[in-house]
Amino acid sequence: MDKKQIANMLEEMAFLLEFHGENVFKIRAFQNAARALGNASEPLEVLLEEPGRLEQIKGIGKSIAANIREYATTGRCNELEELRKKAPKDFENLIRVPGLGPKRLRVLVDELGIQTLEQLERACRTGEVTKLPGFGEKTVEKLLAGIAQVRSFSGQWLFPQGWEMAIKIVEDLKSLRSVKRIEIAGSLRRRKEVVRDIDILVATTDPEPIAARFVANVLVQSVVAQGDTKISVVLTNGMQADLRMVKPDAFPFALQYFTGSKEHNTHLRARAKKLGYRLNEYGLFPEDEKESARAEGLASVREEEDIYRALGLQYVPPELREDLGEIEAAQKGELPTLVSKEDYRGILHCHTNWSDGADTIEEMARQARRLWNAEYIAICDHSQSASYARGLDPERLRKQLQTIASMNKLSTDIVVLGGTECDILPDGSLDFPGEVLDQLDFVVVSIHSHFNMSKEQMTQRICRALEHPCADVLGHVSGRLLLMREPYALDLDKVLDAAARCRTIIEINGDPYRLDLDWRFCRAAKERGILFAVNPDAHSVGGLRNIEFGMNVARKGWLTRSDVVNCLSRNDLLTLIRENRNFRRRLAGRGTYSIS
DNA sequence: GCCGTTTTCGGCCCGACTGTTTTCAGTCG
Repeated sequence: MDKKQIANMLEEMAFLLEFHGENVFKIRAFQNAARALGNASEPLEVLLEEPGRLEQIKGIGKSIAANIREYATTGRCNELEELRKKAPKDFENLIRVPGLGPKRLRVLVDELGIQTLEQLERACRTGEVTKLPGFGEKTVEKLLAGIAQVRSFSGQWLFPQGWEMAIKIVEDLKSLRSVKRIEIAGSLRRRKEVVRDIDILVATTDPEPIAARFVANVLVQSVVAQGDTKISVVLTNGMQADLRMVKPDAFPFALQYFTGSKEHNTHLRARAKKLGYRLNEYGLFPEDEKESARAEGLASVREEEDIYRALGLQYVPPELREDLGEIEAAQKGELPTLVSKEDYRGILHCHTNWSDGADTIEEMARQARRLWNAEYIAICDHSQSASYARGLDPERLRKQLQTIASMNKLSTDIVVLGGTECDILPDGSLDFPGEVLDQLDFVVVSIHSHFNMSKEQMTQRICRALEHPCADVLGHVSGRLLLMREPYALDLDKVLDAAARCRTIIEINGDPYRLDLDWRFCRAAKERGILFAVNPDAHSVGGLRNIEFGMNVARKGWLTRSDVVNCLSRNDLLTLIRENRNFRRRLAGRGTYSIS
């Protein structure tokens, strides 16, 4: 049980309370508590251990704390169970339909007896729904699209959800003596942002105790299939996990094979065939078995690297194995040296308790130094229009800058940069006047409202914002929330062209729900000469972990150290920002933009 | 249900959009 699960439970209670017509402020209390818990920096165990520690969190009182304790210790919550009893059967899926809130769901349940997604879909198609007051043609259209979306997202998990589970299983198996080697394979190893299952590969000559330990894991809910070399289970969170056991000799081949992608492997096997080999999960075999010289060469395969070498290729890091040109590049020796954690020097784009973050500037800075050995951290709280996030007006921003300045005088450990995540307003202007932005070290501009503009309007809006001299970085470009919300309509090519023209840095937002810019578009941006900022968008010290997820995207996007501005020293970064601003001022001087 | 306090009740963020209305409710961020 972790904080996220408990926060989800509280959110569900809020929704159910609203569904049952409870007091709006009680509902809000549960929503606030969910957010407060999610933002709390201490791990759940600490919060539960000390008596009264939970209640110290602002937004969590006696009653909700009791609910949390009950749920965390027993996995159930009486009050929640009571609320669920009176809710439709397929409640969990129904509430995920965009555009369907508690009030409309109430009407659908009362008037049509809707209990499941299927019943809702049928009622939409037969026209029953349009007869209800408040429901029209458009609503039904939206509901049908929403149902399709819920279905397409089910059975998929965000990278960290899969990774956490996989790590726990690996840790559990690692201690067994019969486990010679163990690796997470599949899409997790390729660091895909969304995964469907977990693949774990073990090298062993003694599979039985490993199999027994695997199926006995507390995370395993049921066993789907169990053979000598492969076991499939469903985990408590509904995710499928496959364990494969191979002989130690076959391990590198199996690891390569089960890492995929399928497309990469198909391409690789074709190459092997051309060279007179047959490649599969058990080995690389000469087509002509009698060719002893070749066979001897293969005896030296101990690692995946050796397989690629045997095929005349550079080693292809798992992140690149999507058959998007990596095999051709590896053949020419032109694979990039991917950016790595060790290259990372400074953190840009973090929130604090000045806006919607949970922790103080000091705490964020301290942890940035401790966890990432960062030389600098840019605090970028929300701007004034973001009222839902307690955005700062110019006066509070001025005070925050003063606070930062006095902090920097005291500490030489890490330098805190003053910044903002400034809203891009509907007309493409920025949420602070130019003279305010000018005083900041670092400005991220992002869209947080008015998502439903036409593709042309949205493209124009962003392109205009990029021309502002102080628009250093474009934040979460597409606005998508993985498995939750589609990106807004946007002509990405035009936006990238504008970013290249204006020397705007593009953010790779490391929030696991965003991972935006998508790695699939990184190369197109890089080819235009665009630089990237890999940012955590952390709303608490725990959120600093997002850097890791952002780096996964950068690596999947073929980026090197020189593509990522976080790898610059503080001086070089600030010089770059200054030069880019001057460049845009000269553009503005030519009449394309005037500072408002 | 939570918070704060001139401390045990009164207030709790709010604007925009959408689709449905004929002045507004529901949803979202």
